[in-house]
Amino acid sequence: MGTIRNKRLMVKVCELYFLQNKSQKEISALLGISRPQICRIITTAKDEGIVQISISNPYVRETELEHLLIQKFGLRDALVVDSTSIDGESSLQSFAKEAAKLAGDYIPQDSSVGVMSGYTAKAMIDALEPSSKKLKLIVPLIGGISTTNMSIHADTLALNMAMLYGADAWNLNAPAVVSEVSLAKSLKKEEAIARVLECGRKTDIALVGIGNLNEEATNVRLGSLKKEDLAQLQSQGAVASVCGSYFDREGREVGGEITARTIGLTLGELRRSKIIAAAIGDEKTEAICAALRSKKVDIFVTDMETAKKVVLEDKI
Amino acid sequence: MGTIRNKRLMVKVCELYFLQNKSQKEISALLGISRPQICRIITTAKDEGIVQISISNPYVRETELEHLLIQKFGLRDALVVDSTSIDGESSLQSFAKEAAKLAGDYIPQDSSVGVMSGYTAKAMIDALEPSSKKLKLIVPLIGGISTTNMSIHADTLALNMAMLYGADAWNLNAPAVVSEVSLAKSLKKEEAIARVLECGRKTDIALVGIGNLNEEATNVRLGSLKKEDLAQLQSQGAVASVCGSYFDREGREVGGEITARTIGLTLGELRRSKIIAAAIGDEKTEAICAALRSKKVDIFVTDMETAKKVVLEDKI
DNA sequence: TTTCCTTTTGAAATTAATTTCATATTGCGC
DNA sequence: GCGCAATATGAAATTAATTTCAAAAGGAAA
Repeated sequence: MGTIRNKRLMVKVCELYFLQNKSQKEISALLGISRPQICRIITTAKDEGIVQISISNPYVRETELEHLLIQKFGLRDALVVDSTSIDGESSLQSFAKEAAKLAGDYIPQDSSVGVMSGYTAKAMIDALEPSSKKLKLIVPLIGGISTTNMSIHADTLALNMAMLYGADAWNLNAPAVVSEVSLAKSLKKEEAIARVLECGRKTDIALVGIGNLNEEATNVRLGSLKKEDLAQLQSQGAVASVCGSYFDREGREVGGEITARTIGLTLGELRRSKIIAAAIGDEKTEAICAALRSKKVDIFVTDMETAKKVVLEDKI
Repeated sequence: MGTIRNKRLMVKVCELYFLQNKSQKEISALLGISRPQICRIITTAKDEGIVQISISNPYVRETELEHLLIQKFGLRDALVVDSTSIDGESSLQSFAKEAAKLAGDYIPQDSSVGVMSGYTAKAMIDALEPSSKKLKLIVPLIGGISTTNMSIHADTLALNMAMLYGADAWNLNAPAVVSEVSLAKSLKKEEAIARVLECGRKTDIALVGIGNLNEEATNVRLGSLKKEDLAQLQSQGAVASVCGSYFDREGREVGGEITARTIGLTLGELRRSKIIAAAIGDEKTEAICAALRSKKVDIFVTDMETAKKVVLEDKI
């Protein structure tokens, strides 16, 4: 590496390349050194730290937590929002506002989106900015979780989101969980329901929340999951619910019989979609870890507080 | 520029690109943004100063002077050497040592090189490191400037250099300046001389010094330029001699009759070659400026002291 | 609204950068 | 010196980045 060992030359090449924005070809012609050699000089200079690239990042703290989350769970990406600046809004709303802004960039033009029910999903969808982007179709990923509280139903969220983006919305006319496996089977075979589920499987993006599995959980409180169901899930170690999937602390999918009684899609069935999961709150730390350990979430969206808790959480 | 205006996204893209060395394609796939858009985001981030590239340059002072020289004279490149560290050697030797090291990189493998006579050229050639590089042919660019002091003759320098690089050396068997134009013409038609001159015109690199034009000038002291010649040149405003060319303060070529009596090549005749000119010394400032203003020098090699003087020199 | 002008966009074309690979070279042991 | 392994090199192939361009979309004025 005769030529490359000359530091003075490395500096000169790098100045021409990085500071004066000359192409490697130009530099090659100027100095009479072959193009590959210029390339190697630049690579060496980078390796040796002669070239320093820094990015002025006002979001270092968020970014750092994102890196940690990505590393810990092998995520495709993470979005951590600074929701400390709460101005009169609830923390969920202020989180959703920021989160929606960021997550919005991850939903490409003309894509189809599947949505889950829940307060987190609702907050984010409400906070989505009515951008110029057009989407194709918004599909609910799970049936109705109650006969009341329509505003957080997947159907409703799909409709709301569709209106924002000039998209069509489909409707899953079924309860989330029924009492018999056989009934669930029959329902899923119904043309109107099968079509929506099939379409859900094919969405480009799935927007979901991560839920706890305890008495306070929304689907328990609203009666979608009965006490016995909850007990059954808990006996299997389930601590998190995401869409139609339940996960134990290790991130293993559990709850076979209940899943079979669910009219909706599991994360496994959504493997063709980019799954964006959002959740915040100290009480959700365990559920979040469980869900992320399943490796089925592509992008996780949260706030700094929750991110810190999740990053520090041990497996057992 | 919807996507591009999002600073958070810009930061994320730049981190992936510059710090994690992911390709734009990968980032595009990861974030679901088109490749050209990623490219634009990076460009914008650079423009807005979000990405900062700095080069740790131990030679800042030299580099800065090089930039000034390049800008002032429109040079292709400049090499400024820090020759303050003189350890027993003459300043010319210590300059030549460093200068040779740098200039060596500008002489590509297998090229042919033309050399001028003079102390500066000699010092540099003596200081050239016997590298692994092979050169084709070394050619003197001008005839003998005296019957003594052979060691600084172009012929000798060509021979010395040829030995260093395993190249052939040619010999220009003629005096530098003769007393009659007709004689010069006849000589230049001689097969043995014409061939060498023709070959000089075709060299890839020309290594030359920049000389003063006064009583102290080497070619005057050694008698190659007679007192009358010097007077004639000075009456034309000539202040610099480079190879067979003479320049006035404005960088205009002068000395037609004397040039016609010279057996050697002018810088104009060397326009196919990359001309590397070296010179140091306070007393040469004026000559250097004149030579560089001619726009015929591609690369100028000097030391920091001289560079400072030259940079500050006004035209009149 | 409708029109026109400006801006934005991604596909494709172009250009640039990097890697591969066969060749050449050096330094080292014999 | 001679051969061998390790390294270095540039031409060509590959891959990556950027620009061009035509189409689409937004926004301002009528």
